[in-house]
Amino acid sequence: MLKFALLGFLLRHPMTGYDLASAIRNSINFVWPAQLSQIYRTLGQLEKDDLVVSEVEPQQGRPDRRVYSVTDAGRTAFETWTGELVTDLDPVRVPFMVRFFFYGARPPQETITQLQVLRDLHAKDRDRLATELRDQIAAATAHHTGDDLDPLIVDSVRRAGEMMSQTWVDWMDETIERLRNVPPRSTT
Amino acid sequence: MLKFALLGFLLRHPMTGYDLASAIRNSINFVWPAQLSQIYRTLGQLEKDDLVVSEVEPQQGRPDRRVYSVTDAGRTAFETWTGELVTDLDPVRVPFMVRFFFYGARPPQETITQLQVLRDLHAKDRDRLATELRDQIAAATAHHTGDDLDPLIVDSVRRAGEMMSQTWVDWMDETIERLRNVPPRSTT
DNA sequence: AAGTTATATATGATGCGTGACATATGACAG
DNA sequence: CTGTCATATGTCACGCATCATATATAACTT
Repeated sequence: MLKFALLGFLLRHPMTGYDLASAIRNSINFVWPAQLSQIYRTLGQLEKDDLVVSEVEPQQGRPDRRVYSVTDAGRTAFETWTGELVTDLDPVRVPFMVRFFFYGARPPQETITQLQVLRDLHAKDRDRLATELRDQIAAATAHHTGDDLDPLIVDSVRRAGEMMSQTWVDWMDETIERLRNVPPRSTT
Repeated sequence: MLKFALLGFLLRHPMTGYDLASAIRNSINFVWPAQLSQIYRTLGQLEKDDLVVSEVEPQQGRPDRRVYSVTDAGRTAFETWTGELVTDLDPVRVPFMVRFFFYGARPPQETITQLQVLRDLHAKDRDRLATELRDQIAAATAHHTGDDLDPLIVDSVRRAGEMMSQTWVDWMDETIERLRNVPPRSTT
C-alpha cells in the first residue's frame, strides 16, 4: 500500500524519504499514516525492484539527500494499481471498539468519562479538517487551471476525514446519552 | 489486541479456538476481524504466558477439541487492560482512500463507477447491521435481567458499524455528485 | 457421484507495520 | 548556555496480520 503511495508522490516530482514523510503528513495522514522508518524501508524495496532509482545529492553539515525518482516500470506498476477495480471493502480495525465491547462489567460513569475524552479528540480532528486543511487545499487549488480533477479529489479525501470524525462525535454523544439512562444497578 | 479480545470471550465461558472464531464473527468482526490461523497462534502465546490453560476433549471422527480457559493472571491482565484510560485516537488505515487520492489523472466516469460499486457494498453492510444483527442482539437481550449494561454496550458497537457504513454511503453519494459536475476536460 | 460446508487444529513463509536506537549539525527559544 | 526542533538517513528487534498448506470426516447440496 505505502509502496504505491510513494510511487504516486514521486511521480509528481522526485524527492527524498524525508520529503515524502512531510508530503504524507500533509495529505493522506488520516487515511494512511507512515513512519519515516517504514518509508525508508519501502523505498529500499522499491529500488531493489527497479521501480524507483535514487541519486545522492551531497550536502554540507547534514546527511546527503538521496533523491528518488520513478522508473518506467514504476510508472507502469502505479498505473496498473490505480486502474484496478476494487470490489471488496477494506477490513476495518478499531482497537478502541474492541475495548469498548468489553466495558459491560465496568461502572457506567467510567465509560462515560472515557467516551468524553475521545469525543473531544474527534471533535478537534473534525475542526482541523473542516477549517485549516480546507483552507490549505483551497489555497493550493487557486494555482490550478480550473478544469483539473486533482483539487476535487484531494478535497474529497479531506471531506471523508471530516465526515468520519463527525460521525464518531455523534456516536460518542449518542452512546454517552444511552449510558446516562441506564438504571442504577440493583445489587439484590 | 486480539489477545485481550480472546481473554474477554474466554472469561464468559471456556471454549476452543474454533468457537472463538465464530464468537468474533458474530460480534466484533467489523471492528476487529480475525483469521483462525491468527487465533490459534495467539492462543499459543497466551498459554505460554500462563494467561490461559487448555484441556483436550477427545472426540471421534473429528480432531479433539482443545478447550481454553482463563487463569487468574489472565483475568488480571484483562481487567488491567479494560481499566486503562485511552487518551489517543487509533490510527486509521483505509487502503481505498489512498488509491482514491491518486485518481486525479483518471477519467471521472471510471471513478464514478468505482465509487458506485463500493457505495452498494457499504449500503449492504449498513442494512445487515440495521436489521439482522439488530434483531439477533435484541433476541439475545431478552434473556438478560434488564439492569445489565452488556446488551447496551453490544448494541452500541453494532450502532457504530451502522453509522460508519451510512457515512461511507453518504460520502460516496456526495463525491459521485461532485464528480458529475466536473466540466469536461478541455484538451486545449 | 461429486463437491461444498462445517467441524477442528496447526505450521511456515511472507508482508507490513511500529518503536527504539545511532549519527550529525544548524537554528532558534528560553 | 542548554535544550529541542528541523534536517536527513538508516538498522534492529519485534508485533501482528495474511495466505497457503496439511489432515480428517460427517452431513448436506447439486
